[in-house]
Amino acid sequence: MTIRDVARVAGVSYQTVSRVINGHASVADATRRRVEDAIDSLGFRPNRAARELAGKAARSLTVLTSDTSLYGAASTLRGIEEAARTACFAVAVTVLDRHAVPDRDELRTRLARPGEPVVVIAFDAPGVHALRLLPADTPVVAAIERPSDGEAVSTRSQAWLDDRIAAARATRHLLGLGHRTVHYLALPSSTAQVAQRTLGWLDGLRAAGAPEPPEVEGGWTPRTGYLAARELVANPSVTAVLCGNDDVAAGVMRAAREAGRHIPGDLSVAGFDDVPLAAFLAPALTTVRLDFEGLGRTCFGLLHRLLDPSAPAPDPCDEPALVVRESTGPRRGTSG
Amino acid sequence: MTIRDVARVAGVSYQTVSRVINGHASVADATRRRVEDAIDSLGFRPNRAARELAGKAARSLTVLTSDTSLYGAASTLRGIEEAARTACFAVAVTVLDRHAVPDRDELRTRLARPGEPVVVIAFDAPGVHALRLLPADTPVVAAIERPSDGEAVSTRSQAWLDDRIAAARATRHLLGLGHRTVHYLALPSSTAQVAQRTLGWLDGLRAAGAPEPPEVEGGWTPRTGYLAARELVANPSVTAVLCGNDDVAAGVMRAAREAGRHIPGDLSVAGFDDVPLAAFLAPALTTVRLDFEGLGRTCFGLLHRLLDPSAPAPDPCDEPALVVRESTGPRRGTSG
DNA sequence: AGCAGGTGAGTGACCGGTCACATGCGCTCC
DNA sequence: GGAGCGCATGTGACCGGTCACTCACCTGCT
Repeated sequence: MTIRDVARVAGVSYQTVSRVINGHASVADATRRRVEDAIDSLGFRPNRAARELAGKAARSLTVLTSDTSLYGAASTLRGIEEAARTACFAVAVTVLDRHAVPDRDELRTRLARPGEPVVVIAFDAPGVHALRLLPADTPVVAAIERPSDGEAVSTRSQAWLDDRIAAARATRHLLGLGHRTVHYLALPSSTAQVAQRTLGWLDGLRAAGAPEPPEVEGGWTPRTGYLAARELVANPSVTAVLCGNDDVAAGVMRAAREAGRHIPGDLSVAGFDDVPLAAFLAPALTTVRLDFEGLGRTCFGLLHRLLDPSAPAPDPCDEPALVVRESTGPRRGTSG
Repeated sequence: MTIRDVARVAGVSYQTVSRVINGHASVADATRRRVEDAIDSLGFRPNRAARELAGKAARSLTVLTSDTSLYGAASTLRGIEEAARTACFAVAVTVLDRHAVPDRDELRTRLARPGEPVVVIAFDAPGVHALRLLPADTPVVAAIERPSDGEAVSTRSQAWLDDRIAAARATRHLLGLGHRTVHYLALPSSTAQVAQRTLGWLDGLRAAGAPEPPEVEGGWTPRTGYLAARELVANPSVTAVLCGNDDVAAGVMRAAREAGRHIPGDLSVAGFDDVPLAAFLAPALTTVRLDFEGLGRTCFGLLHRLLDPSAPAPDPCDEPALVVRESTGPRRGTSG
């Protein structure tokens, strides 16, 4: 089933069929109609590989992401896919192993061709690592935690959510409720540098002249939050905990409950992301909503412009928005 | 950068390069090494489009899924991707609009070529619809809620989790705790037929001779569960609610709390899926764990065998497993 | 009438691989 | 020592499209 078959049925040359398919001008209306009928009746679909090989722009991209079961990555992927779909780009996905260093050769095999455009969701270490391993001739946009400063990576296009402001807002909210300070249960860092959220948290503390407790290193899942928090919640001087994401916050809340600490009476807990379940936890979780889908759309938009400078500029993402619910409240703790 | 360039550098013909790339036998070791060196030094990567066009099996597939922010779909996708990756298949993703009927032509455009293999995650109506619209020459495997009986769809390969047994188990568990009956807050049905989970629930009720309250039609999100449950929880004779998924269950629990009904004292709530947060809700949610990743792996395996009968048979999925936590308990309600 | 210019359609080469087949060489074996 | 064979390698055609070019024909102008 090729354009030649269609051409035969329509009684024209294969080139004319190609013209019709690509909406080229200078095809007589009658001819065009005849070709379209032939296409319909044969159920013809052009072969992407052939078209691509012959030099037509590929209109496809590959997303490199780690664990899509995490809300942030999954939502970003959705944003990318949605934007790509409206621009008629095909989206391929490769999931990176969360615990393994990505392999350069394997990574390259996943790319359809030299020059295949890539979006890397690089919120964690494997993603950042993969970003570095990509061949230099690859157009790539990275969704990252923070803009790099002067790293080699900075030659690449990047997009990010303003984690620093997000963390600062949450911290300010908690301090505004009267807490002496805010403890921070961080996500594993994606780079050797200090994470933006950590900086934002410190911004908030410093602006209020609050003490700066050491950051607690955690994981991505509720379980890691739960484990890391058991120590924290046993300390009565801890009255406000900011968590790296909502899942972790749920784990912290459970640890608090088990330690007999009431939320928000004895302990305020806040998260990041605003996952769909956040409003339905008990108590409903105060969190910072992050526009991951917008980030995904932005990433695609940047990539699109990289390939075709006449493509429209992507819409900006929503600013991080604090969503105050029930899990944070005035300090009423047992001690200071 | 083509095999011809590599050939020139290695001092062999392009065909020999092709042989080396494809691990063909009958290439002298010395030659092979020379070619490999040339490939490495040039950073050569074969062009997938060219290879595919020239008749090599494509080793790619497209996943059609609706909203990947739902745990079931996201996990199934992950399973597919993982299995595909180990078999060196590229995975393209197209997300279907949850609220729109998929368009036949648009769907076909998303397929790379006639004959592109497809996995449809058809848990909901758009997925089931998309399945029907796929061209007949497309190898397709569907992850569905239930095996079709005698429908046109049945000519396709299918995989499913045993929702009926899952629902029956949860229902039996609740009845075993002394509840007169179990109310069921269902997911939107994907077909016109009675859902498997509904049947399993009825199985459980009938085996115990329990009354059969009408099924309540709900949605997929916590919010829909919350809204649908407000009426249900106001009725004191309702002491056990089985929910279509964990998100919905979280919504129901919130509605119950607001109605002053204690869980599990006044009301037992159970869900489906066992999302990562389920164990960290308050109270921790009793649910039926469903092996979505296994389902995804199975789907890929079936598709692989469809394309290549000598491919290994996929491992079976885990059986649905009831995970009893805190949200279900003995009936102790105010009335009967 | 003669010619420039535009329109609709066709021809051949090519993209980067693969396949089927041809070839050259060294070996065994009668 | 030549036939027969297997191994290593090279040659030409082809996959299904696109591009650059050519060509036939019609129109309108001088």
